[in-house]
Amino acid sequence: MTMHDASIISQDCSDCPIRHRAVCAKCESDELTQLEEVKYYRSFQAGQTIVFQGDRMDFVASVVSGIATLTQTMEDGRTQMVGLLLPSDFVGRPGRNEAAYDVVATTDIVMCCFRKRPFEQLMAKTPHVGQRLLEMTLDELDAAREWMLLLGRKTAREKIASLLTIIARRDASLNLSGDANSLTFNLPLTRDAMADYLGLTLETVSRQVSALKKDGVIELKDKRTIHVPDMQILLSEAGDDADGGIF
Amino acid sequence: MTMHDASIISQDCSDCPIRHRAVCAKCESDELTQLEEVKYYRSFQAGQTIVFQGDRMDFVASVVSGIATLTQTMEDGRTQMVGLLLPSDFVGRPGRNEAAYDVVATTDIVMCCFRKRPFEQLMAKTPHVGQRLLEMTLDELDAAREWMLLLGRKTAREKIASLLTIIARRDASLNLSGDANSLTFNLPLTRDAMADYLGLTLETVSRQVSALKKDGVIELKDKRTIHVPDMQILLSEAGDDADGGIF
DNA sequence: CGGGGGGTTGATCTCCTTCAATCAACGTGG
DNA sequence: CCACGTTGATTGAAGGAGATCAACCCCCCG
Repeated sequence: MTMHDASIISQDCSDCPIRHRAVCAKCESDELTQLEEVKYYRSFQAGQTIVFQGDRMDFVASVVSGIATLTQTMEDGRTQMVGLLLPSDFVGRPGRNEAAYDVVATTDIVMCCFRKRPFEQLMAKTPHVGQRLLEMTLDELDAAREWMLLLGRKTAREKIASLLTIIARRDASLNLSGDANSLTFNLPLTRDAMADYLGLTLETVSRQVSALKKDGVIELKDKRTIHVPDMQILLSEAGDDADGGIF
Repeated sequence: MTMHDASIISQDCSDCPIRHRAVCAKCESDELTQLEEVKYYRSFQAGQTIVFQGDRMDFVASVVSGIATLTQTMEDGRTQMVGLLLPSDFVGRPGRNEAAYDVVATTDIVMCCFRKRPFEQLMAKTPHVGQRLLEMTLDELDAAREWMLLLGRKTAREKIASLLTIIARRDASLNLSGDANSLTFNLPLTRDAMADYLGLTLETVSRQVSALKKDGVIELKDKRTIHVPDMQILLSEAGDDADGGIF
């Protein structure tokens, strides 16, 4: 795998932007010290494949900044995105040597990598890494199951609305904009990547985005910047308006 | 929730059929003793709903025998099965109070339940339950992601073939029949449940099963007993013929 | 005998895919 | 600076896979 010169950033864990959310979130200072000894940073450019399905993996990693995707591919070329990796998300599986999915950088990305053997040994000896990883994995399992409902039962329009909801919700939880019911956010995916995620073709994605625009559910500043005038309407379009609190 | 008289079976963990695969698999004797103190058995009949989405859950559990399903429902009634629970599989999430999915018994089923609070405390104090649960959750996450590929990208025929492959594979790993390439197994799901799992309608399921039969890929002894003359053919119909060893 | 659950099959419809043309934005080299 | 290719996106027309609506079968059980 060629990698366009991974810039090696030296950084102290205590300054790390994902310190409180990543796999190391529950670590105490001695555990953190041990992690620090086996960690190194790698950077990738947007579009680069970080890991190929079937590759040998000698590390696990956390996303520090940027976005990546997990994708599965069939022999005839059909692909399905099975995960979206945001900052603090974890890549790789302790106890496994081969990558199960393609990992592709959607934006420029920085990863905090840990050599696999020492990481596994740390997990066996001290509890907090494993505990945190269990929490994160359970969350991912919930997300995967929600996505199964989307893939199996939702219409194209509902799929688009659901995806926008998820991105919007994540964005809102960071930016905490004053206006609770309308918001604007950046869509970090191409039409093709959206199709890959939603189990659709890119043409259908384009059509449904246009339809939502025509119906006033969303507005497009440019093709990647989306304004939602009324979040409740988008939520009801998504089909799953559990509507519990903050969206 | 009414429960048709859960027969209370008293059983020693050392005799348990799932002792080596369930969440307790890695426990040492002292941990097992603690688990044994907070465990109790419950039985359910085929068709019974064990837990309703949104219900308060004061226990977690392992499936001892029988089969159950995890199902998500949209307000308008559309449903999607998001998990199949087989013996040794785990139900519930430590740290969560509300059930995220409907849990429905497909066959008569026996569950080994643990009161949630003590179970969580045991997880916090000793490592082996958490470690095993992490392994199992990672496996489930992989399965969920494989299912996302199926739901998003496979044709109806491939979906059916994939489901049969999974059931057949599981059956073969238990029964270890002599003939490596042909086998017969019982299909524990109704057409409706299959549709629910595969993101199809029951009519489409029925048609595709008939088509596979007409094409000689499978034979039906009765409507729930399936004979596969050549497993390789079924695998290629499923689309994902990684074909690594034992199917 | 009636009735209901599970299953199959047929006819029709429709939503999404497929194939294709077009466009805008952007960079690159002549 | 313009011609050209590329990449991402939109839109149209046609076709098809699966959904929907409906009839009917089989078998068990009360």
